[in-house]
Amino acid sequence: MNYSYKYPKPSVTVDCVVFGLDDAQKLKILLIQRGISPYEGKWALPGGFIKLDESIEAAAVRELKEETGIDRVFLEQLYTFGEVNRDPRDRIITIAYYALINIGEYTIQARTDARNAEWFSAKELPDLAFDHQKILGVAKQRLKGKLRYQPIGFELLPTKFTLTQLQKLYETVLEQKLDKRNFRNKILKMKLLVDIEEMQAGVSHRPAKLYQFDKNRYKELEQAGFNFEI
Amino acid sequence: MNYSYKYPKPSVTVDCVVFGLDDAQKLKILLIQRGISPYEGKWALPGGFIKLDESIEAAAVRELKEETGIDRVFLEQLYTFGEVNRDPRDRIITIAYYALINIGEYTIQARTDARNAEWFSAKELPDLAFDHQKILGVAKQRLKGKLRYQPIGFELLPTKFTLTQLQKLYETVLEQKLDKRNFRNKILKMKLLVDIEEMQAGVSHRPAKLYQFDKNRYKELEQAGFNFEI
DNA sequence: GCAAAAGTGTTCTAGTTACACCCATGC
DNA sequence: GCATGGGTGTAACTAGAACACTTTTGC
Repeated sequence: MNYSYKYPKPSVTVDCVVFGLDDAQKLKILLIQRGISPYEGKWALPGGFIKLDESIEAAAVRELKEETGIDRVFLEQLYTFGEVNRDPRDRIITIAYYALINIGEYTIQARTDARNAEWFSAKELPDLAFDHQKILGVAKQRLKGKLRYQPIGFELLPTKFTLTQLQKLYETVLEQKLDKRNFRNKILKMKLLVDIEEMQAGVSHRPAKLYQFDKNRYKELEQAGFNFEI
Repeated sequence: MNYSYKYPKPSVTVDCVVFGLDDAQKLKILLIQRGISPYEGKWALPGGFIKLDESIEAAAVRELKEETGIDRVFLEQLYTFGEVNRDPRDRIITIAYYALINIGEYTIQARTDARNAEWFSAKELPDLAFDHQKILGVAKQRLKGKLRYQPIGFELLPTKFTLTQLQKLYETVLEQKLDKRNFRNKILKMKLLVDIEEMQAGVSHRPAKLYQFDKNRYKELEQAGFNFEI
């Protein structure tokens, strides 16, 4: 069956930049190896065509699930890329999203159009298909810009984390060293972290306290005019 | 002639939220009155379908020109809206842009699909077609958020302006009063305004000095790590 | 001379930065 | 007992906030 229109139309896809942190709090990006043409065998961002009966965000959620097995994560629209020749097949406009996930919670599984799915260090990326390098650049910039003014970093950590883990996350993404005491004073003064009275286990040094981010408290404070800032 | 595809495709449009300032430094938004169905006669954002041989931004520029006569302005992508039923005709995804213009430079002229084009106060808007109310809300929020951290306010003013005009612009968009002396000290300390040694004319009170924004200087400072902030 | 907006510094307060040592645990 | 990261407070500095009167012009 064919679909016929009075005017020519571009195709519309979604692509997802998935960020994660490894054990050493280094920034990682999830890529899939394309199993189909064009760019077969090349690494690319997970994504695919939008269906007519789903919203754009729903398409992003679905593609992420289909190609990597990831579900229920922080997902936000990034930017829409639509240069005329960004895809060799056809005129394709892509709406890019970025996702933040806690790597430990998932085992990544390649599925459908993806031959393979793997985490890459944000510093050592392979050659990417299409204009995905550019999309990734915009995503990194957005993450860096947003991290300081919105409490989104917690999405990259396990629900229970230490202050040092949190600090390293900030240092990694912002690409700058932070002072330990100042960082701790600042973040604790916000009253957004709850001390869950548990200790880190299995480390060969003094164990650290574990904290949780209090999302509800943040929403309350936000409504009262509070501005998160690191 | 018809265009036939193997899979169904959504249509893709661009819409533009055009901001301007009136003589009293109040925020205005440019709307067109639709000359064609659906929502014929209703007010809406200027916009239209993307052609296959133009980038998204080029489409936004073209539509703006076609429907309102506006050309060569600050234009930046806002967000992409793609709820399944946002358009009664068909599945239509729209990529929204926002533009900042100096009202005095243009005489607005309705053309092509627009029956009429008019400036509306941002506070007293008519009922809008489609989900344009929502798009406008996102645009206002973006403008408000961005104004403090990027020197984009100057796009709304004539090239030569007084410090009071600039301050009123900030007060209007940010919806808060600012202290005159603090505002002046802050903005002048940045060294981004050049005193062009001209005076305001035709006012029945002490005339103010005129300034110009130094874009090149801003780019230099930005590269050196300077962050604009009001 | 009066109305209307332009122009101009200082003090106080709050927030940010810089900085070094002892503590608890595993091996 | 030693290596490793955890945890803690204060002083100096800087940036932001509050605040009122004189000046210049047109009518």
